Amino acid sequence: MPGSEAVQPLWGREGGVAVTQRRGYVPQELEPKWQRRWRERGVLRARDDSDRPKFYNLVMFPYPSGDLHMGHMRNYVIGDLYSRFQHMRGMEVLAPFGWDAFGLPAENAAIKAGVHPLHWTRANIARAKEQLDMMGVLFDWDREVTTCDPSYYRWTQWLFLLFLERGLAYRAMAPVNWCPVDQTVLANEQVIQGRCWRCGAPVEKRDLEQWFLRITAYADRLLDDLALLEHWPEKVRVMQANWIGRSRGLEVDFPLVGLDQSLRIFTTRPDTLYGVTFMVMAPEHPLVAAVTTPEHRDQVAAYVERARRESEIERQSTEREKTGVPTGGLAINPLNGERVPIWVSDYVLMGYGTGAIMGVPGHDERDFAFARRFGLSVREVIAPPDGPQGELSAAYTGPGRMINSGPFDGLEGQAAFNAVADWVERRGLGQRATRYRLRDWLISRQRYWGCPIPVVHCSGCGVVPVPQEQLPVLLPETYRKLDQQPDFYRTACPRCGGDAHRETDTMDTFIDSSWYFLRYTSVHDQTRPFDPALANRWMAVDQYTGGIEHAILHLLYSRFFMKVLHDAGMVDQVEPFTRLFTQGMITRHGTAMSKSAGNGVAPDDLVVREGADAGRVYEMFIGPPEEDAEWTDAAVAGPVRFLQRVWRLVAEPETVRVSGQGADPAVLRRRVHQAIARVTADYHDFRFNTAVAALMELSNAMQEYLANGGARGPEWEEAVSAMVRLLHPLAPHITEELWERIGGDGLCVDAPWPVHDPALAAEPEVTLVVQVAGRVRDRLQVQAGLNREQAVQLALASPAVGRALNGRSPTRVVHVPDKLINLVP
RNA sequence: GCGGCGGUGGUGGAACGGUAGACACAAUGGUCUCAAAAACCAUCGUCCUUCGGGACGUGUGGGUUCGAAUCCCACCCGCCGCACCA
Repeated sequence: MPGSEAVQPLWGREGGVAVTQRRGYVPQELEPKWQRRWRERGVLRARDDSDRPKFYNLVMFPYPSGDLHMGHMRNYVIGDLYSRFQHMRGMEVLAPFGWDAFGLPAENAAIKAGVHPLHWTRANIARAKEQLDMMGVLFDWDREVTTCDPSYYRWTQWLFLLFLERGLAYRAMAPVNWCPVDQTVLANEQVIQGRCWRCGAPVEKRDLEQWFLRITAYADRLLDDLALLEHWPEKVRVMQANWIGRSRGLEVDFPLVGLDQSLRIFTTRPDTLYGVTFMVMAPEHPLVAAVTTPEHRDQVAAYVERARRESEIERQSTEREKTGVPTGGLAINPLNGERVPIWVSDYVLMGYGTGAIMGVPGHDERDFAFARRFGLSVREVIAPPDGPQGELSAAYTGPGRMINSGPFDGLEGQAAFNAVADWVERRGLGQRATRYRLRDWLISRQRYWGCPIPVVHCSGCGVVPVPQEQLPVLLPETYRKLDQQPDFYRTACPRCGGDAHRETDTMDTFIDSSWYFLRYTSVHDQTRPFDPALANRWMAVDQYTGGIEHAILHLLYSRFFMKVLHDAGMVDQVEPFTRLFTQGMITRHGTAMSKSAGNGVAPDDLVVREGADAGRVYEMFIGPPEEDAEWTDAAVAGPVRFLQRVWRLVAEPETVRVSGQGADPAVLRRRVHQAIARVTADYHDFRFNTAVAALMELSNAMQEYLANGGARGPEWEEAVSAMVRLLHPLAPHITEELWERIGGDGLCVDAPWPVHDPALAAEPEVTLVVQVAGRVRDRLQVQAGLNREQAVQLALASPAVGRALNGRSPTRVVHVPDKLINLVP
């Protein structure tokens, strides 16, 4: 980024922003200067051997997709602000950065523009770094991580082998999600409403042999440990809990009439077992053909075939009417011996439970709809609190007492569940079971630009892991699908030495990002993924900041990895991120800033026009950081004026025209200490918008002080010093320059954080609000600390109160000391 | 459908159950200037006013309270997540 030569004097209005000649404060000149100094002095390079308490401040690393805009920048400005704040507060801050550099956009760009994914990625990284620099965002670049670099993905492969060794990685044939546009399979988490999360194409089902990670083995811990994450947004915890979707229930075998087999079902409502009037199997259920009687064979075969062909979107729609066909087969309810018909319907999913259900139309909405559609009978077996309804016009799914249930009549709730479950278990008809919505993580990707899965297929030895000393399995330089590159896949079996075939799938890129925060702690270690001692020194991440879009995917996978690595003895902690903050999107003209929408604000333009500091302050002032916010070009003027004013107050106080009198140094001092308290608390709690407001108020108070003839004595010096340091995390460049000019020690970023004195911040006088019957009638300036009687006396003396009381006397008095007095007649 | 979050001036937004609209943007008037910009000062929810002030006002309707933007109930609207998971 060029310095002053890029700056044209801008006059009048440009893009709706008032840009004017600049006198003393020329951000375009001083910003590059301080960026250089920070770099030279190694500011915010984390020391492993520091005595200061550690603070691991992490922002989610990005996919390097091209130019950054101010929407992306919000995340990095928040991160940088927090790093500087914690550093000034005396913490040893670890603030690393890197690039989630494998992935499909690089390949798409390669196809479209004919550039190799690696070159495209490298160019984007260089560009993004430049943009981060120009915004004054500091990271510990000595610890930079790039996931497509062999020095990184070597350890991704190593970790895959660890999972394999621990029985947590396996290969299986399964109906998987296939995206026809991206030409690859997808994990469950990457299918949003039946469509590919990346390109939006409807996902198809295919039977393929693929690699999975056994995340379901950790389902209970991933769910239960959410309770440890008290500093995570409730919303994210709820989303994860729902995603894991633990259900405790009962499996029951229903013997099949005429066959020597049973149909196993899973239910969370054993107390409704007497209400079963039919059974339903998923079309893919292996026993469908066996239960189907000859006269139903054609109809069932046709239905199964049609279900196979339908897309996930069609099948999963709740809107459409239920479909299904009878099989002619019968099952026996083991509780009451009744014979019930077996149907096939696609509302039952093969992938959940046992792929078959018992139909209880009286107490399940879906079963009710199905029964209505096909004229199946409905039976009431759960009575609501106010008694049985007799005829059910809808499924009753609420709590209640068992009825029409033989020996179980009268039981309810957990007792009913247990009685039926015990009965079933004692007779060997089934057992209690826990089921999850969460599925194992499908990680194979049929793409070039990813981390190769380090295994070899040998006709004699089967699947053989690549020995650790042969890692990394390097991605070939030629950009072409790996299964079309014989030089890559032809290899020798590491075990028997015979001809073998390398795995040609690459890993889901979410694997790369599931452990990068550990690599940062010892990025130069050539012997292992990370040094356990250093990981234990820095982990867990104290503050993690990023977008809500990762509420499930990245944050769930990372938690899973952390637990596996903990079990492997590589790290002490069980959760990676202590405190999570999810920032909102920046919109402009009503939609998210993006390249495709063409509404992004480039940091480059902002830096040239207003300076990085004004852009940072505006972006923090725009609204609460956790909420979406609309970028208004004209509104940047506020922060621009604010910084100009701070400059003038600190560097050119003599230019402030005196137009009044009566400046009180004690009042100034009070404002300063109030500001220190507010800004410190606001930064700490991520209330950056009100922190900016508090600093603006302080600048207004300082302006007023000088305009009223205030002396530039010790109180003024204190105000200036506090202002500069409090403002530093928001506007680092201008404050470094001002810090130097006022003769501050060293760099401003290294200066100690100001401490407020509550005694000095206390107001000696307060406004006492006087109400009559809850309505404000007067406001009195009174000395602080008045007692109830004094307050009543003063209130009664007010003429406005006299009018409002109109001769009546108060029967009740509410007194909030130093705030309010309410007289109720 | 279920779950979560939100609805405050022309705009972005403040407000431990206690002065609604902090702080800004925009707008209007003024000081300065040959003029303009910048800077600074003032006004800035709606209606009424004898200019003292008064009434109304935080999506809608109720309720709790001396007092509600804030707590409770019902509803409307918007956004996000899940979506036949038995």
